[in-house]
Amino acid sequence: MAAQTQYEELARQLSAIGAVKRELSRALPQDCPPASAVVLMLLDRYGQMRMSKLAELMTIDTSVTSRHVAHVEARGWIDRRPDPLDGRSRLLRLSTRGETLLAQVTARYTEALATHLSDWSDDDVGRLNELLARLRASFDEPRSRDCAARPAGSTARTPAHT
Amino acid sequence: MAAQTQYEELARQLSAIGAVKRELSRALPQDCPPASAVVLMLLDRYGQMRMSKLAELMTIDTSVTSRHVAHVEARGWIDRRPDPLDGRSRLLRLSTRGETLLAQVTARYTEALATHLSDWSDDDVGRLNELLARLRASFDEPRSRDCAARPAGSTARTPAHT
DNA sequence: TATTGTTATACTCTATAACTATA
DNA sequence: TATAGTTATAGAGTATAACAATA
Repeated sequence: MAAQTQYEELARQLSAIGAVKRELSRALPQDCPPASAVVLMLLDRYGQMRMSKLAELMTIDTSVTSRHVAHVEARGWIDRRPDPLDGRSRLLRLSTRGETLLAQVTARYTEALATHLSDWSDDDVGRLNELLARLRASFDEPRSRDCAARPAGSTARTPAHT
Repeated sequence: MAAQTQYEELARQLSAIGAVKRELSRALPQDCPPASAVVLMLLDRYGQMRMSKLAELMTIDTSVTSRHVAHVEARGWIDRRPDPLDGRSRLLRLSTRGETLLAQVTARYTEALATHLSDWSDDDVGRLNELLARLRASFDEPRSRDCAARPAGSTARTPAHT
């Protein structure tokens, strides 16, 4: 349990981190907004998957995911195949062009980070990564009252109407 | 200098931290979007200031800042006094109602953090704060080529047309 | 002529709700 | 009836450019 002051400071740091993300996103190609880059990165890391799985990994609604996927598909960066197990669903998969773009995106991204973080030690970057991962995990767990209603692992999506 | 893999991981963590910010922002009152809360927090922490200074602290364009300030002023959370030193400018100052709201916002924010981070040690929260502050600082410094054109301390704003 | 701030316009990201198609 | 995904609509945040008022 940390002190109140530290929580306030963390809230401030989190709200200010957007500037770093904006700066980083300038390294992206013109036609590839940050969300598209994330889609490609996740399909590369976890392999082919369905919309609902992608939405869960991005922690956004399926409606939003649907638009991001449409964007990258329209540019030929991913393929959509029918899911043999479920006719309502299709499997998303990185295309060859998508792999090429992702390699370029990754290169620019890491170059930008290397430029700005040249005086960071390997250990410090690693520590930051660990703490950020843990922070995300702490917010994924259903600790608070409203989260308790949604069991862990369920998909973030618009609830069916009553 | 850190490894390429770590940079990729950091890029991933940063893109995913938005979910934490969204979850936190649900603790805010209905009429107070995150940006408004930041305005109040900064005026409380640094005292009265001008638009340009606020834009610099938020690392956003003055045009955006102008809209955030208009929002909080319309709700009586800040005052705008003429700047005795410059007729073009006005000084922004937290109002009594703004102080009251900020106290409420801070309480809810820290409560939400305390709920989710109950198993975090004081030291770990402190470490995360330090690393995030350092990350921001690393991106504020004019290291890369395009940043070099804008001297440190200059205001982020739309350049005068040519 | 330069600077401070405002407004108009456009783009990205997100959520809620209503809808289609399939299970 | 329930689930997978799409689309319509709305709201928050941001940037660029054009502008008004003052220095």
